[in-house]
Amino acid sequence: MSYRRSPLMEERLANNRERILLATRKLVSEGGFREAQISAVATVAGISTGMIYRYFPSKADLFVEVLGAAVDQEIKILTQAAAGHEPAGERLGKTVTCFVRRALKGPNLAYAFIAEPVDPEVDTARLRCRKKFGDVFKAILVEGMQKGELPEQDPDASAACIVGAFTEALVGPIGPTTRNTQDKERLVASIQSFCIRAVGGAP
Amino acid sequence: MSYRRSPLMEERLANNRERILLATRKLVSEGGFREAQISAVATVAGISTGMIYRYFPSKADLFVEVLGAAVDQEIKILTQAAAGHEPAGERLGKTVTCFVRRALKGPNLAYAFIAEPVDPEVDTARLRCRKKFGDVFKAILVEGMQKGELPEQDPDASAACIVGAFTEALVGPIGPTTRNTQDKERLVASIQSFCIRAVGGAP
Amino acid sequence: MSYRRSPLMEERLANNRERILLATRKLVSEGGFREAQISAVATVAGISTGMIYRYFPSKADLFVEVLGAAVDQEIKILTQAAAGHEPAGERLGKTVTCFVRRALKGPNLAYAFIAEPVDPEVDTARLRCRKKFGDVFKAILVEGMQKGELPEQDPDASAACIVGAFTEALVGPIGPTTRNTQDKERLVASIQSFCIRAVGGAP
Amino acid sequence: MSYRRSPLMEERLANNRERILLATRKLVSEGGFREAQISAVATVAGISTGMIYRYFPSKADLFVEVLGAAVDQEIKILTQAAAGHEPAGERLGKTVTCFVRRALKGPNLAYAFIAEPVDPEVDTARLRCRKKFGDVFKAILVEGMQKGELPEQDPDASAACIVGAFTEALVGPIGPTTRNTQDKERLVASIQSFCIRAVGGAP
DNA sequence: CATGAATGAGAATTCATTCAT
DNA sequence: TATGAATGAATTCTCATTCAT
Repeated sequence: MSYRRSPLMEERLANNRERILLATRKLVSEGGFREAQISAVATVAGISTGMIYRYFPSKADLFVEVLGAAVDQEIKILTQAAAGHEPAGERLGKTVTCFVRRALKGPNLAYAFIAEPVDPEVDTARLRCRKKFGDVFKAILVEGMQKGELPEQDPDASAACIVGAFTEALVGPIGPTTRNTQDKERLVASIQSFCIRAVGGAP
Repeated sequence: MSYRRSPLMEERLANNRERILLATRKLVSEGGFREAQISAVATVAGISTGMIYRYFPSKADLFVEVLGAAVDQEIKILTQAAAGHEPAGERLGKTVTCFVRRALKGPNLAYAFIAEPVDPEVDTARLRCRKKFGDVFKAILVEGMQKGELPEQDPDASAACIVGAFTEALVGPIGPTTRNTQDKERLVASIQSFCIRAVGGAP
Repeated sequence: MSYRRSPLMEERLANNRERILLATRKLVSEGGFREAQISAVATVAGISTGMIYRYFPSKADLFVEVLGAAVDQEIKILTQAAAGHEPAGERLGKTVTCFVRRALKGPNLAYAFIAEPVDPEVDTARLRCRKKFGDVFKAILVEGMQKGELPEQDPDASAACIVGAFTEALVGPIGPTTRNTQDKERLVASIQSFCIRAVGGAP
Repeated sequence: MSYRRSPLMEERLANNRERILLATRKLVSEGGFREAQISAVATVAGISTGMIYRYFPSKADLFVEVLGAAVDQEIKILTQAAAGHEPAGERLGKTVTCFVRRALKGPNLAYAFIAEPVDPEVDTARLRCRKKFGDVFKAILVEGMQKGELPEQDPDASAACIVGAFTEALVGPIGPTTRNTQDKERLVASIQSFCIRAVGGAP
């Protein structure tokens, strides 16, 4: 029994970590953080509960990481959507649409990540994530103002408002629990228009 | 021949319900619904846990009432703010400002009421509350569209977006935990502008 | 304020006691001892909970008395039914039938009194009551044996068996939850025949 | 590579369920279902309360299983006792005697299983159990009637009466709390005779 | 005397975390 | 190293009984 980790073990380790994260993500997207108990995560990941504590000091830490990873991926996609040389309004529209369409495919995950609290520690992380989302929009706004494409406005406030607007439209009372494809597209369009007008980016 | 209730008892009685509601409100505003366990509420209210069940059949019912009472009061004020014969954009601005200013005074309560879910039963109530808020704005939008003051748009979606926008701006990452008065007023103005532009109500 | 009880007060007192017993009986017959909480009894009796403790030192004592009173009344009726100069077998049949028919009219009361336990103290009383029922039958058996109408047998055991037999037939799995009049009469007849044969009282 | 369960763990595991059942059985037989609170069961079983919920979803389920297991075992033995080619009356006598003798060894358990209800769910199970007992006797009766050994009678009613008869004789007021061996045998004989006569199975 | 508000000791159940194997 | 059985603190809710008014 060697004390050096073999490459195989390394892989197993990385594997495990990944499996835990994946399992958590799956459970959260299906039933919110509430349903992602440690034992459930362990079962889905195909490992033991004790194992989870080898990779994450606590449930909160696990949640924070799952949240962060999911959001980082989303941010990456959003940032790509936000890139381009179109006028700021147009880019904003594209970016919002991108986010909303993605969220409509896995509403519960978006919900849990955006709206569902768990414990204070995770909550703090959630705020950071929302900030990150906002920053994507803030960047568009700042550039748009510089180029004179958008009227003067507080980019932080506007960015937050944008995030809030589509979040609410997604997880709020008019949310898409029972919407068909056509309705969904109409909702996407409505949110997009709202946001473009909101920042003064309409033609 | 039944002994009459002493005035003291009467007061105590009315007091109790009020005290329970107040205690819950206090705890929720400080730490969210999470911190408002029955025993904590009892302690803060200065009564026993059993007493709470004399007034509320379950914790969920208590929460729903606290939520509902706070929201109804808010809705009332908002509705008044929304009244008037100014153009729709202006009325919308007034209403948003009204809500935001009030929320900035007790941000955590707003947070819990607007953003924090607890259990399914309370969650349902929360959704209803958000819908109520939205309806205040929807009414303005519908009238504005009829009068030709606002461009065509889905009033449900726009209303939800408005609620989401200022909610996020209030309880989100740019939220007002440590803002001074000046900053607050600037935030209010930014949110207001955002919302007015968003519905096409800018001059 | 006089310290002598006025006749009126005496009556009120007796009244109260009666009302408490009646209320308890009503509640027990509707939902078993489980549903007869002190506060429910107080409500039905139209008095306060504290009042109940003026008449009964504890809930158990109240239950014991209710049980005893109901059973005594039943015993009285049974004893009358058992009287007469017919052969023992016939008298036994009459008595059993009498009890069963009465029980079929208010099955829950009989059930609660016969089968439902509450706490040890009440349980003891219940045993005493069953003994009383048994004694009615025992008397018939003893006389029947003396007259040579019935074969020799242990009258205590037979009496207990009789009580058990019809009790089970009443509250057991073939019990009368949803029986119509015809079925009920057939059940009555079956139980009667069983008991008469059991003691050797058949012609 | 998962660590194999040590034989010790295996044993402990199997042990646990058994220990819980045993502890419950013990407590029930000593003080009825009332005394078998989860914490008491845990203490007697030498485990924690949480552990119980690893094996049984709820207290009611635990009770139902304890009840069912005990009854199934009893039924098995009774069914064997009921087998044979003797006349129905004789077989009935054997069966009754078998049950009664066994019950006399652990009277309180029989009491709890047969007479004591707890909550609706368990009660339902108890009724089913009594029905099962009855069915053993019903089978004898039906066969006896077919062969002309027994007079016509409602086999359901008679079976219920038989169960009730010996139950009462066992757990009722003449019950065997303080009987010596000789008395017990006399009781057994009395019950047997009663039942045989009751169904018309006497020679 | 009469009230019924108030108490608070329990009872069932859940689940993050630990640790013997 | 990996397991998952085991723990037990925490939480909600109930109801007999008391006692200030």
